[in-house]
Amino acid sequence: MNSENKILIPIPALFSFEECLWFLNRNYDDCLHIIKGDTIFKALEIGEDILLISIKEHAGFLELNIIKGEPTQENKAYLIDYVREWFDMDTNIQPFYDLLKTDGRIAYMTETYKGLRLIGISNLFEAICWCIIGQQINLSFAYKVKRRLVEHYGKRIDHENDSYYVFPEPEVLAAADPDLLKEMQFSKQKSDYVIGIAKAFANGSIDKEALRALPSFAARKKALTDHKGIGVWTANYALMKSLKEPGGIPHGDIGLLNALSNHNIIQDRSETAKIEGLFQQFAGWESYLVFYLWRSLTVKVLE
DNA sequence: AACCAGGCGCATG
DNA sequence: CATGCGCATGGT
Repeated sequence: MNSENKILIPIPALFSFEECLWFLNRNYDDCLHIIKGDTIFKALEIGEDILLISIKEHAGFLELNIIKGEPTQENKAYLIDYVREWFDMDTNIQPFYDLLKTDGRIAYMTETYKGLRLIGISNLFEAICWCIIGQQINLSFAYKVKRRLVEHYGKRIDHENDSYYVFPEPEVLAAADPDLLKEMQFSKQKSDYVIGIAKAFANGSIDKEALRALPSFAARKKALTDHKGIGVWTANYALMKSLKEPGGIPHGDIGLLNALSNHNIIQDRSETAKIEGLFQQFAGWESYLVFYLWRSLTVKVLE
């Protein structure tokens, strides 16, 4: 590997690349990255170009390699920012650990999941589409549907017998064929939602930076839930994963409720006061608490 | 076969 | 404002 294609990012305290690998793998077939051994491969669109990068850990650094694409200074700077945001490397999570340790029911997480970071979805359009696909269906089916969508409408880069995809552009999905989406096993509603959201991104009525610039969490949430297909769960998930909003809690999320139940924090999903009480203890770290609770869910191993 | 899955929108009280 | 219900479809 030519050294000019290589980028090193120092690993901060309380950061586990193994946990990144676990999360990105976890027995689901995500079409937007490929993991081989201890290395992540992902295609990224920068302007008109598609780059293929690999990421692995080595000697206290994340080592990025640009496998395909130009190793210009601009591209390198973009990739550094991208990966730091993706793996939330710039947050000091020690205060979150201090809070976890005050609650005996979940204090173990500081050791068991030590260094787990909130893995993001930088692309807000992708995050929202992923939510719509995943609404009220099981995750393994959701990943299948997402793969069909991405492999049909997304751009691709090939390398050594593997194809790497980027999520489709809003302009492309805005013009998607509803009959084809139906074949991909979108429900009529979800097909309408995805195309509607794609149009909203294409015409600028949803824009990540404009959303980020709104004055309050409530305003950002409302700006999202004003669109058909984005409810409370989706808005919070998107804010949590794409804007890294600390206060994003996907209320009603079945996985979250199951995790709370597993830890005997609630007995059934109606105990909203207990849930609110817990999250109040974690003010400023709500989304991290959600992510750690999701991490605690055991995942069925697929053959 | 019935029930559930990382919900949402709309109609009612 | 809270609750109920239909929606679609794969998995168990």
